[in-house]
Amino acid sequence: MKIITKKEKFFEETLKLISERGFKATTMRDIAERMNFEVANIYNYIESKDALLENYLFDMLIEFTSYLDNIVTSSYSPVEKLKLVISRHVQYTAIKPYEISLFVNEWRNLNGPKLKEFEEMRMSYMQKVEKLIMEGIENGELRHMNTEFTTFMIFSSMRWLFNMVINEKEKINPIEMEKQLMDFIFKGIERK
Amino acid sequence: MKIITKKEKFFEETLKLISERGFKATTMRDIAERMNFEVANIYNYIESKDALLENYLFDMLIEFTSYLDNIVTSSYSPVEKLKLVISRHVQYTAIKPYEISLFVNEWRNLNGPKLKEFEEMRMSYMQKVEKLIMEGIENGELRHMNTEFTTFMIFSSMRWLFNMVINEKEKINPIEMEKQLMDFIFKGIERK
DNA sequence: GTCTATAATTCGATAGAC
DNA sequence: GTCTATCGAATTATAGAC
Repeated sequence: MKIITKKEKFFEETLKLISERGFKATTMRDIAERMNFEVANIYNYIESKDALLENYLFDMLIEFTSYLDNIVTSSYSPVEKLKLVISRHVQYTAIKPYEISLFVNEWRNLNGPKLKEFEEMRMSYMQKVEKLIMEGIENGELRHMNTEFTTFMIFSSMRWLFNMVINEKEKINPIEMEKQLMDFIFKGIERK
Repeated sequence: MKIITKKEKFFEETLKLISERGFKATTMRDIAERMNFEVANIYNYIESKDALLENYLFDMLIEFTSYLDNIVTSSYSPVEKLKLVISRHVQYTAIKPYEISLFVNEWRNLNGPKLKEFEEMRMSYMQKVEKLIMEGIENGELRHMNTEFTTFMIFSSMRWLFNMVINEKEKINPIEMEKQLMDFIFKGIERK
């Protein structure tokens, strides 16, 4: 059995609350109530509500970017690389759905320069994936298509997976979820 | 040139503001400032902030449900029906991206019973589409697959389109957007 | 329809004692 | 680390005059 510190519990419960209600709709009083202590105690763990969101989002963005760069600079083929990226997203979603929920829904609540920085990093991430798709088309692994649109569609397909993970009563099998998603993206739904 | 009343302008600008910043993050002061009048004037057009959101979301949900029911009870084949549903979503998104943005991102801000009602209607909508996919598999138009997952994926693919419409500088061609989406969903990205 | 003024509440955050 | 107490700002909404 895993020992969990009060600090870990704080971040876990806060993440769930924000994921369920939204960042703006989650008040410090909500968090304190969930933790069974007073509002002032929250500031033992974080410096501000905004800083909490920033830390979550940029930690994830940096982690994902780092992982993608390792894939890109490897010697796999373009489509193999693309599948590794998708696999990473699915497996991460299966393990940390609330983090993904935050990432998908709450980045808009970043302030000024941080918002801009976030959007630029995310854009850069997507462009790297689009490049993989372009290369896949060039070497004949993928069919001809609008790469910007397709990149957009692949991210759209992955983006909402966290909802399924959070909502499904019976535990989802991440391996099967990945297989279904790969088939959907690469083969489509039409019968050959 | 279209004549636009102040009331129409109010709903248009308010929709854009909420879409950009989020429902909770958009204050009555923001709206009044955009409209170049005082906060009190807002209540000439709506009875409350919550009612504004409710009206938008349920109007759309009812409209979509009604349209889907007409498709379902028609004599088209399951896959033809499915394509009509997808087409409807794409074309609606092309014309009213801010409405879709609201629909996708802000339903969580509904209160108590309204939230439950919304979720049930949306669930019912998705189940009707899943039934089309099941029938498509049965009659051999679609390959065998997990229908719940696939339904989820199709909606995920469509859900984020509004972002492309809003962000793209050069006007998007809705017909081409629909073609790319249909190819993505039905054929996948792999080269045959 | 538009304004001024303000009510009533809720918000994030801090001071300071224990 | 936890509490009480509270601040100052922001929020939705209303009253009532013009």
